[in-house]
Amino acid sequence: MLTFKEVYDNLYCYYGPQGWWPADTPIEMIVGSILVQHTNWRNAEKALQNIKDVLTAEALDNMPLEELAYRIRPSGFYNIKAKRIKTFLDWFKKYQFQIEKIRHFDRDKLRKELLSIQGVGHETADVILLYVFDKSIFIADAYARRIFHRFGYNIPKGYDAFRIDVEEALSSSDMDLYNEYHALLVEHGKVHCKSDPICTGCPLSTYCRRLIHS
DNA sequence: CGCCAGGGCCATA
DNA sequence: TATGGCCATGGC
Repeated sequence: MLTFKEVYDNLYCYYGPQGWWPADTPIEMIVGSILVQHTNWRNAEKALQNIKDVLTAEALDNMPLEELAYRIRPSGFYNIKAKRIKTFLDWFKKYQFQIEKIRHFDRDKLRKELLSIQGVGHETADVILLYVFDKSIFIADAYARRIFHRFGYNIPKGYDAFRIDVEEALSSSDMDLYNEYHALLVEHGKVHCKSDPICTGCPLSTYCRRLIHS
């Protein structure tokens, strides 16, 4: 059985640096993390394009809910997601829409705050923590579960249990490591595990091969 | 055509 | 704690 670190090294060696997340600004990152909930990134990006001209916290805050919902339709669940973006902005407004007023918060304190926002669950909170606030955290998403399961790991049921398992095994506070790890797992999941379940050519193919579909 | 994607909330038991 | 229904578009 490979360690989590060895899995990372193999993926990094094979796919190279990913340079995530594809967002130009923090607010784009945050909105994107909501738009992509249970949604293909292609669709989330289409929605993002439709609000490209108003991608500031102030502009989105001033936009009527109905217009926002209409614009982000391609991402699906658009009524709910529009509300979630608005709810996030209500929280963000308490800090005058200033990332720098929040960045110094302790990781777990900020995580609790984010989780208290309606529509921000574990994964969305962790994506924001990692890619907006530069906190070291492992994103224990569906890809991570699926891929590690295929590699033969026993994955604990709860989101946090899984996340903490990986973090303790890595015993690292290297933000760049977590950043790359998430990106690499998504890349691996997208490129290989769907079209090519045994990951031909990938150094991890022997581990993919033995496994069961999720 | 049917299936499902980088979730999260809520109701029920 | 743990399922199940719900939200919804677009790509394959």
